[in-house]
Amino acid sequence: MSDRSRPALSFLAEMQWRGFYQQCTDPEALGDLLARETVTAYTGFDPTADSLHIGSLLPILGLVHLQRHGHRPIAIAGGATALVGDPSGKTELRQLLSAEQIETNLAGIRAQLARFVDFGEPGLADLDHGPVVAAGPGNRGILLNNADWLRNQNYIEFLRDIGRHFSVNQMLARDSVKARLEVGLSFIEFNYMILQAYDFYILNRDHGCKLQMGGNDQWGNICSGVDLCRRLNQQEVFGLTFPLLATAAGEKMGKTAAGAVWISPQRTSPYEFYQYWVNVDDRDVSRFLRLYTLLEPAKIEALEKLEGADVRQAKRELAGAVTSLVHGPQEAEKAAKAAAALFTGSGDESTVPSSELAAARLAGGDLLLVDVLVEVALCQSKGEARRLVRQGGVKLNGEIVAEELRALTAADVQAGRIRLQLGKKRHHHLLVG
RNA sequence: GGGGGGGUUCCCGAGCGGUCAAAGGGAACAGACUGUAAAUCUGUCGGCGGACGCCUUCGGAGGUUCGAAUCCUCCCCCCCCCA
Repeated sequence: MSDRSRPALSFLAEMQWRGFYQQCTDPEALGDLLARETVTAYTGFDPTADSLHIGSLLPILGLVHLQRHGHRPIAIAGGATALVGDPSGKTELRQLLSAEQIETNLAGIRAQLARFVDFGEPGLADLDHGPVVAAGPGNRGILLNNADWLRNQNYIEFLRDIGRHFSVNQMLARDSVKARLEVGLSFIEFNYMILQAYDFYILNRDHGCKLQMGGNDQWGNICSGVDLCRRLNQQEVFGLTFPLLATAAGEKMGKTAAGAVWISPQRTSPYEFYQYWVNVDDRDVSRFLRLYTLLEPAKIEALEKLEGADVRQAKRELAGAVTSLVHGPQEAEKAAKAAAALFTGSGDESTVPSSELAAARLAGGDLLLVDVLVEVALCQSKGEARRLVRQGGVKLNGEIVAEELRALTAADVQAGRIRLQLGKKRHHHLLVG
């Protein structure tokens, strides 16, 4: 499904059409530049966890689109800046991460980025599907760690060479800082902006990078970088930001009962990932199709015309496309089949989330359903499990469980499995063996 | 360094010696209605036990008291004002 052909719209036009465009330091000049030459652009990712979550999908896809349009993406894994902690968009002091933790995180994130952007480094990750874009020699991506140029900075030199170009007055006026003046902002965080600006300066100097993209909360940091490049390199460079997304319900993207929606299949299974997108609010479908899939505009516009219950069709397309981007077409297919089996009663149940259960444990008649629900992590506590049963929210092989202390027995096994259902949406099978 | 105000259950936020597992709101979960949507209504929402029961929670450590989230002591952290 990946779209490897050169798109019809210009990069900026497509970004606008897809809803990636929030603001730009100079749209006209940037448009001219993009039309004239292969532009190198970068986006930074902070290794605050060992996996990216779908909040990072937008900037990642920003790089993907860039590369699709023949330009050259740079992804920075912020090994140094993560040590400092970006105050932007944060309401309180972020927990400082240890250097070891960051190293671990870096490895995970680099591999994930390579799934999307073609860095021309096949050995980088064990991909079961390649990067979604294929680049030519002119626009292979570059993956860098800003620790390489930040870690060994000499404080005094840095202050004299770089720090003197920053006006505290201006820094205080930045939204990211202003928002924190009430609740507090430590000096280390206050410096983040400078480090990010310095990144841009280095990339501009050493890689000819002329554009930085990021979430709109990065606007202040990006502008600082643009200024620094002008001052130190006498270069006109640009900044482009993406909107900060909330769902139609006003929720931050990617939050579910189970927590964040991660890109790593270990953290969020492809099935759960698919479910997240199928369950999206009607009002979000159109936006999400444009933002999170590489589907052709014509295709998307057709899906947007669907109304009422037919919107589900668009949601399935959305879920399939995003899951395929992140986990590959096979996993997307499996997730779709499992969903079809569970929700429309047709198809293949073999891909429903499941766990093993030893047959011997059913023999005694003292294996309580509520204990099993906790064991397979469908419930957090027995109290919660019992509550669910009491409320009629638990089904065993399709039947509502009436007894709070229902025991599982061999008689519950049907075709080698016991089917559990919590509420309307959560399904789990026990494979008895 | 001085003065003032704070740290409460996932979040916000009441409580200020017993009736507090702790008001209220939000989030979340279940049920009804639906389209695996939204809105609405109902219920639930620390843990364990069938249950009127027990256990663990109100920044941390001690103490006073029959009894503390509530009082005292010390410590840690945050905010504001002054220097």
